[in-house]
Amino acid sequence: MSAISERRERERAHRHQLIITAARELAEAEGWEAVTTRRLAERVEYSQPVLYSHFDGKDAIVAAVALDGFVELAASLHRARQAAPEPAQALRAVCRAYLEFATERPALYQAMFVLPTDLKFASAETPPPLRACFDEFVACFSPDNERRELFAEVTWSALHGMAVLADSGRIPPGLQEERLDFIVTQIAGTG
Amino acid sequence: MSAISERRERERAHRHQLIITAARELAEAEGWEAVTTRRLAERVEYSQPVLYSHFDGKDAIVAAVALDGFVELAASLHRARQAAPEPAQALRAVCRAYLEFATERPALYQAMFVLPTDLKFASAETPPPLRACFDEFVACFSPDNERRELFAEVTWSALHGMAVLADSGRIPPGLQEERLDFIVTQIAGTG
DNA sequence: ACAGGATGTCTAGCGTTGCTATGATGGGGT
DNA sequence: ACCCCATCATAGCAACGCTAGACATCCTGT
Repeated sequence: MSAISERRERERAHRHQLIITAARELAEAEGWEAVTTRRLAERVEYSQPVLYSHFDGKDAIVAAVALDGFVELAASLHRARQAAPEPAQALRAVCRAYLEFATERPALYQAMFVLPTDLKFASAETPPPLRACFDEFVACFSPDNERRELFAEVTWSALHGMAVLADSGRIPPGLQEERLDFIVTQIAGTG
Repeated sequence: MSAISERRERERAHRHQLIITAARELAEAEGWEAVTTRRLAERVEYSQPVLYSHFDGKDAIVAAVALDGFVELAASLHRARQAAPEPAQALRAVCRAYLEFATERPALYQAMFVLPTDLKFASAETPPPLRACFDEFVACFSPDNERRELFAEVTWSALHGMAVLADSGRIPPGLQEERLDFIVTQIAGTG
């Protein structure tokens, strides 16, 4: 009863992750509008209903992909911040890593920040990876700065605006580096 | 041949606008996911195919709504900028008007800036109302500032990020005024 | 004034979407 | 060895965007 059901649970968990990565790969290859439950089921070589035995619906699958994305983004931001030689350059490094993440994985970024989601932000039940991302921005400002959370929010907002407007072609995508430079110097100016 | 066809053309133009406003009202009342061609057709009291005799498809209807939105936003920003007593306060006034627009007409704002669109931004065939909005931001900076377009892009990006993250609950929506204050003073600092 | 043609509108339907009820199948427990 | 339950696929539902073809309506030319 135990060894067998344990194996089954392992297989189930493995298939769970398989669905997530398949959704992600499909989205990154052809965009989220190409991610249908049928194509996804075909890709994992199961029928549609198994998707619904793992997730409450398509939105939940997208949310799971997004959560994976937050783990990666948090790691990337952390790495960037630690690699910065001085605190003054930490903010710039983190911002650059953020924009890089957004431009190199546009579909993943969309799942995290654009598509409608049930993920709770900025609340008690915020998933840890999500808060970790935010905290990387906060950590770029001095601990005795009372408004560092506000600073982080605005920095994040500005980067998000740049990323999404550039991705959808609403601002020319070529000058992101200049914009980044501007926003960092302006915000760090009295940070 | 002329008077009659003129009347028809008037009726057609009137119906054209009727579709646009109906789509907008429906979106603002129940969100864009509730705007289906069937419901829209029922609302304007015509059958579905008439929608396709006026627009190339649903996306084109959304784009038309967005274009109307840009006209209104441009007017609102212009009003705000003119009402500002000093140039130093013009930027703040325009930014505030922008955020007000985004929070009070979230569905319209989505059509303009979030939903996938064919509208050309920042190019030769950019529709005038669209460019007018951008120019209101540019006009907040000194004419002999070579980088005023960059300033405008970053300002716009930051506001857009704040607006969309607050609307989707990804940052607490209550502190927009503080964020606005921060971003304006930081950017205007060396504007 | 009347037939003919063009214009405009609706009914009906196609293919696809997210999602689910039902039935078969095969391995595990006693 | 047999039953039984969990697991999975087939098939189908309602709703979606969109379109072909039938129908009606009104203008035009003789």
